Amino acid sequence: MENSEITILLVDDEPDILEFLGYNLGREGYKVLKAKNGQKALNLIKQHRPHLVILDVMMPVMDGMETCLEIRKNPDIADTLIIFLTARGEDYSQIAGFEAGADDYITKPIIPKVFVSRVQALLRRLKEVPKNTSIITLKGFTIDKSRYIVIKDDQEISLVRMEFELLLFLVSQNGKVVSRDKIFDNVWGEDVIVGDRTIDVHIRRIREKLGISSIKTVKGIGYKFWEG
Amino acid sequence: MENSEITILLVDDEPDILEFLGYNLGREGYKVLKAKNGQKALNLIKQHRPHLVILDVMMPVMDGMETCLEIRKNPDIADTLIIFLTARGEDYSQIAGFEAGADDYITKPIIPKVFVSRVQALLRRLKEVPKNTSIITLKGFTIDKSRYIVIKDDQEISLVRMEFELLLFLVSQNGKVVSRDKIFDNVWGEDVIVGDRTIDVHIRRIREKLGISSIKTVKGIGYKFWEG
DNA sequence: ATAATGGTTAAATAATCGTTAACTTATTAG
DNA sequence: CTAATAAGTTAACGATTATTTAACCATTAT
Repeated sequence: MENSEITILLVDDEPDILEFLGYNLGREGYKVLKAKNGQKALNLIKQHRPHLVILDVMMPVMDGMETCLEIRKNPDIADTLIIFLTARGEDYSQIAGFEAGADDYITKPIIPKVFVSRVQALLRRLKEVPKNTSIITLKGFTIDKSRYIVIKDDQEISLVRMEFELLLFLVSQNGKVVSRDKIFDNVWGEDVIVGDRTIDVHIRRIREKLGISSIKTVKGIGYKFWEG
Repeated sequence: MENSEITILLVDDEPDILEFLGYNLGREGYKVLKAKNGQKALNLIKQHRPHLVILDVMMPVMDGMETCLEIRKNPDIADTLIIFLTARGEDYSQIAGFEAGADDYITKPIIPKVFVSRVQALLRRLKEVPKNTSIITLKGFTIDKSRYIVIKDDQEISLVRMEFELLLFLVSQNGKVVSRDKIFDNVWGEDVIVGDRTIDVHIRRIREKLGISSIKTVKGIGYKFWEG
């Protein structure tokens, strides 16, 4: 996930702090929302579903602790990440904060770089791309085995089963020339017999979709997947 | 997940600290492992796969920072949670710590209750039952698990149970192609036997409600949830 | 009880994919 | 240069696979 896809809501009654934190997070590319009390924060959260809420503990109307509890109480938004802001040295209030369901606790005075680091540490796991075991990245394109697509210039190209399997086999030989016989044995199986033009037709269709240079012919020998 | 199922590895060269932290975490029910330097820690991590590692920054043989980098470098254990321990006031070493991939940073002197609170805050999300996100937001629409409803262009579309479950399964595979067999096993269950056209009919009804492009057919392979 | 709803089935229809055949174009050997 | 061989192209066929439709029970609701 990109930073620009991540929304952070800042909640503090002091406009200066809002401005200061917003500036620092904005510089990292995050989308930033602001609210000046817990009540307004809750409305914004329900509406915009931010990924992270940074709450000042001390606020009029509805303080940070109370806001945090409200967030955790509502199943729709309960999994929102929450960071508390508080004055230094109030160790006991930290405990209360975590018990209310905070994910982190940052003490004032705030040092921009430290602040941003903590935010990033908390968001890091959000950004992780779900593990994809089946993606092959080549020079010109990416093959996604599990989705049956090839991505070229940010374009999704879908191949049909036979094309995909043939391509996959050629790619798996990383650049080596493979004879038609080997291709037949590996893609079709030793016992299946098909005409000799069958491969050509599939190769042609792959070339049509991925570009003429994707597969190179070595006349009299076989084919190879293009490399550099 | 229960506390007793969660393993925490403590790494510090001072036996007293190890003892002190271990006692406090043990009281909460966590399983605790101990190592007196980064090198030994790495071996233990590979062997026991703890959920959280608490690393003292200052250590002989292999310091915390280096250990952290090693953990993040190894894909098998890279997702282990990491907390750094350091002396108070070194704000800038915090930044280095987070950049090395830490998830939290605790400064000495350590106050037991605060320490435990931070650990719990970090582990809280680990304990959550995975399937409790009742709302899934996709590109084109939103799925509300709790109400069996899909929202598309501000329109509430209601699917019946089977349609909903099939959709949910497809969505949960995020874009991967799933064979009919897998769909049967996961949506209907291994022992239930229904005709082969049953899936098609449900797919058809989902497409009718959510648009033809919501589910894509990969002929001969299976279906996949569309992702633009 | 009757009606409505949901899940499944069967059968008809449609689309697609893999293959083939016939033909054209390259490449190589004699 | 010509013949022979190998690969490329095209369009069409047919088998397979998917879609659609409507009807049928079994549940659940009225």
